[in-house]
Amino acid sequence: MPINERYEPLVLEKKWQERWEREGLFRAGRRPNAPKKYVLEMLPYPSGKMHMGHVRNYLLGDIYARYFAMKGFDVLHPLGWDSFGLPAENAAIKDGVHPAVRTRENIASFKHDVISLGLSYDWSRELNSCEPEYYRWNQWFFVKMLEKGLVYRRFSKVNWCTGCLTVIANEQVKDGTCERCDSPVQEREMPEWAFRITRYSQALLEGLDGLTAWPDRVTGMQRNWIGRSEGVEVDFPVENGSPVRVFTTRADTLFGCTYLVLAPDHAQVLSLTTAAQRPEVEGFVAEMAVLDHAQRFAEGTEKRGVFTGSCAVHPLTGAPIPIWIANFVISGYGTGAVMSVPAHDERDFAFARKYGLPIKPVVRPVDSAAPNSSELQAAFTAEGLLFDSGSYTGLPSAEGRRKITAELEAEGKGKATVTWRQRDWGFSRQRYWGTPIPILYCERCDPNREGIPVPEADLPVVLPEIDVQEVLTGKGQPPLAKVPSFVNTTCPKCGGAARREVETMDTFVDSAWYYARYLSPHLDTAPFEATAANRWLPIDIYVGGPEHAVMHLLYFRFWSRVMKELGLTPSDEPVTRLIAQGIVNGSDGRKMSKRWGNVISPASLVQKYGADTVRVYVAFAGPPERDFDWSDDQVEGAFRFLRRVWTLVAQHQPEIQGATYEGAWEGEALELRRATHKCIQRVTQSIERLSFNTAVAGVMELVNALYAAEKPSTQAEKAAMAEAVSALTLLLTPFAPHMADEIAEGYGQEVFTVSRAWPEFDPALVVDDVIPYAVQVNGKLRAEVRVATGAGEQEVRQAAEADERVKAYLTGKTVRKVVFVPKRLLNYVVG
RNA sequence: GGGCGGAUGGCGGAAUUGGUAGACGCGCCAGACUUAGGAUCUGGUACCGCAAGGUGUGGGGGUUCGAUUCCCCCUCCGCCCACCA
Repeated sequence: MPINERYEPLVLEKKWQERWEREGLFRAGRRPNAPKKYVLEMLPYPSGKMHMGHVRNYLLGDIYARYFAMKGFDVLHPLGWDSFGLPAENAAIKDGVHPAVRTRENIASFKHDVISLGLSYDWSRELNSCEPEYYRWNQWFFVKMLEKGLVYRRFSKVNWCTGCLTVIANEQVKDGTCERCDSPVQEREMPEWAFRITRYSQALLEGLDGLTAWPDRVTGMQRNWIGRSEGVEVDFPVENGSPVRVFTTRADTLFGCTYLVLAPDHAQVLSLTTAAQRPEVEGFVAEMAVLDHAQRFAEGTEKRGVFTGSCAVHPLTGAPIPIWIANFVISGYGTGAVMSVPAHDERDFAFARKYGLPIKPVVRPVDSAAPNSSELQAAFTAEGLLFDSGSYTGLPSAEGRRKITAELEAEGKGKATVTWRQRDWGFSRQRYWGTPIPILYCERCDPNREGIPVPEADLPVVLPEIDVQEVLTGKGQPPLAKVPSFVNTTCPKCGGAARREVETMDTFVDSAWYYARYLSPHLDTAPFEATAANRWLPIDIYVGGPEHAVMHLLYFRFWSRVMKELGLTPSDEPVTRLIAQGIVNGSDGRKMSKRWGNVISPASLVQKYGADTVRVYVAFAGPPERDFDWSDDQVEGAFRFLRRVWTLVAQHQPEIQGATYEGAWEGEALELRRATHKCIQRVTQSIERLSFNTAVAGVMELVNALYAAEKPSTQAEKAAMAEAVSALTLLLTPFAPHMADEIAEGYGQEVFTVSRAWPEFDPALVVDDVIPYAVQVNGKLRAEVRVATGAGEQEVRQAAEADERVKAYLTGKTVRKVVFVPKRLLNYVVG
C-alpha cells in the first residue's frame, strides 16, 4: 500500500488509536514469562481539561512504556483518577451540581484528551478513587492500621484552613498558608484522626539511602522534612516546682546558658509565673494565642518576650537561670522550651541584647583567643574549643558535647534524645467528598468516645446520596452530620443506637496505595492479590512533579511499609526509579496560568499538529527533570521534522520496499548502514539514561543522513535504505507511534511497531574504517589527522608528524612527552 | 539562616569514566526550485580578526600533558524548608 504523499496526522492518529484499543495492545500480562516493567505516572486529579504539565508527565512515562514493550518486557502502564477532593465539592457549593456528576463529566473529558495523545494505557485497569469499589479498601486499611496502633484519635492543635474549611496536614501547610488555596491556616484545638507515621520516621529516613535512582532534590526534601536531630534533653531544676526540660543540640554550650525561654503556650507557664509578673505574662500569652501561625512567625517578626519572675538552677554550675517566655519558641518542637545561649545562637543573641540579659561566651574559634563578652558583635555559632566550661574547658565542641551529655545522663539530669521535625499525619477532613471514616460511636459500649471500628464485613461505609443545596453549605461543619440516614445506625456490639463518624479522609490516603490496586482493580475480597504484588512491585519508573516530594511521596513510602508489614507486598519501598519532571512554563518564561494569558491547551495543539508532533516536541524540548519554556517555533520544528520523515519514506518506497541484498557491503551502501547502526546505538543509549531529547536528536541525525545520501541505485543501496527506513520506524515508535505504525503498514508490515523488537545495532557497523585524531601541542588543538581504525600510537604519530602545521609547532622544540589516547587524540608536550 | 539544584552561542539545549566545546533543533544569512513563498531542498552561522592567529562553558584560584567535567573560594538564579533550639 503506497504511503500517501501528504502527511495528515489527524486522520491517521485516530485510526491507530482505535486499532490499538481494539487489539488490547497495552494490556499488562500479555507476556507472562517475560520480565516485567511497571511504569507509572502520578494519579491525576481529573480537572476538566488536561494541561501541558500532564502531557509532559504522561509522555515521559509513555516513551518508557513503549520502549520497554519493544525490549520484550511485560509492561504494566495504567491510569486512574484521584477523583475525591475539594475542587469538585467547592464547585458543587457554587452551582449545585453533585460532585459525583461533575467528576464523571470531568473524567470523560480528561480521558478524551489523554486518548488523543496516543498514550499506551491499559484501560482495563482504570480505577476511580471516588467509587466504593476503591475506597472500601481505604476503610479496610484504616481498620487494619487501627488494630496495629497506626491510626489513633487525638485531641490536639490542628491546622485549620480558613479557605477549605477543614483540617489539613502539616505537610499541606506552606508558609502558614494552605498549599491548595493559599488561605491562612489557624491553629484550633479539636479532635482528629491521625496516622502514626512518626513511628516510621527513622525507617523512612534510612530508606532514602537506598533510593539511589531518586533525584537528590527529592530525597533531600524528605530528609529535611523528617528532620532528625540528635541532642539532649536537660532538666533545669526549679525551686518549689517540677523542673523545666529543654532540648538542645548544642550541649557543648551548656555553660553559656544564661536564661531559659518557654513557648507562650507551654504547660508550665502559669505555674512558673510569679504574682508580680502575672498581668504582664497573661497579657502576652493572650496576645500570642489569637495570632495564627503565619502571623506569629512571619519573616522579620521582632523577638519579644516577658519574664515569668521565676528562676531555674543551672544543672552543672548551680547558677540561677531566669525563665522567660517568648514568641519565637515553638511549643510543638522538642520540649517547647529552650536553654538560651546568647553568645552562640543568633536568636538568643538578639533576644539577650534587647532585654539586657547576660551574654556568656564559652566556645572560641580554634585559631583565636577567647573573646570578651562585651566585645562580642554577634553570636559565634560555629563549633570550636570550649572555655569557661569547668572541667570541659579546652575540649573541641564535639567532644565536649559527648562528655557533657554523659555527665548529665550519669547524674540523672538529662538524656540523649533524638528529635524529629516530622509529625503524625492528621487525615480527618470536615468535608463531604471523600472516603467516610469507618467508625461508630456508641454511648453504652464506648463511653469515652474513642470510636468503634466498623466490622470488616460491613464495609464499605458508602458515602450517602445527598441533597447538594441542603448538605453542602460550605460553613465548615462536616456535611455528613446533616444526613440523619447516614449518621444514625446501630452498634455492632450491643445492637443499640450508634452514630457514625461524620469526617472523611484526606485524599492523600487515596493516592498513598493506588499503585497496588492497579494490580487487581476489581478484586472484591482483598485490596489486591499477593501474587500480582510479587509479580509487579515495586514500580520500576514513577513520573511526577517535584511538588509532591513531601506530601504524596512521603505518605506513599509510609503506606508501602505498612503494606509490607501486613504481609501484602514484597518490598519496603514502592518505587525504584523516580523522575521528578520539570515544569512547562509559558513562552514568556512565567508559569502557565490564566492570569498571564500564556496557557497553551494540549487539545488545541493536537488539533493543529497531531499528537505525534506534540509528543516529539515535548520529548525534544529538554531533559525530563528540567523546566522549560514553551516555544511555538520549536513545535513547528517538530512538525517539520515529522513531515521530513514522512516525505522521505514515501519517496523511497517504490524502489526500496522489500529490497534485500546478500553480498558484501561497500561504498555508499556500507556508509548508509553505518549511519543506521550508529543511530540505533545512540538512540538506545539515550533512552536508557532518560535523555529523550538527545534520543530524538539522534533520529534527526539519521534522517538528515538519509536525505544527504544519493538516491539508491544498486541493489545493495536499496537494501541498505530499506533497512534504514525500517530502523527509523522502530526508533520513532516511542516518540511518534502513530506515524511509525502508518509507515510500517505502508511498507507491508502487519505487526504493530510497539509489538516488534527494538532494533539491535551491529557492533561491527558502529566503527568507521578511519578515525579522526585530534593532534594537540601542549594541550592546544593544532591539527586533525585521519588514521585507519586500529592504528597504534606509532602510526598515529607518523601521520601527525607528517602534518605541516604540527611540524611547524614541533621544530626547534624538545618533545618531553607524548600522550596518546586511543581513538581520540595525541598530545605533544614540548618545551 | 539551612538543604538541594542550576549558570555553556542570538535562543532551547549537546558533550558515557577528565580527551577535538557548541551535537540536534529554533532563529538568522546566502543559494536552488518557483508567477509567488511565511512551502520545500542545499550551504553557512560561538566571539575578535582581512588573515595568520587569538579568546571562549558565571567570576577567581588549584590539580593535570589536557578541566564544561575533579578540588577550594566567590557571584547570581531557581526550588524546598525555616525563629526547629
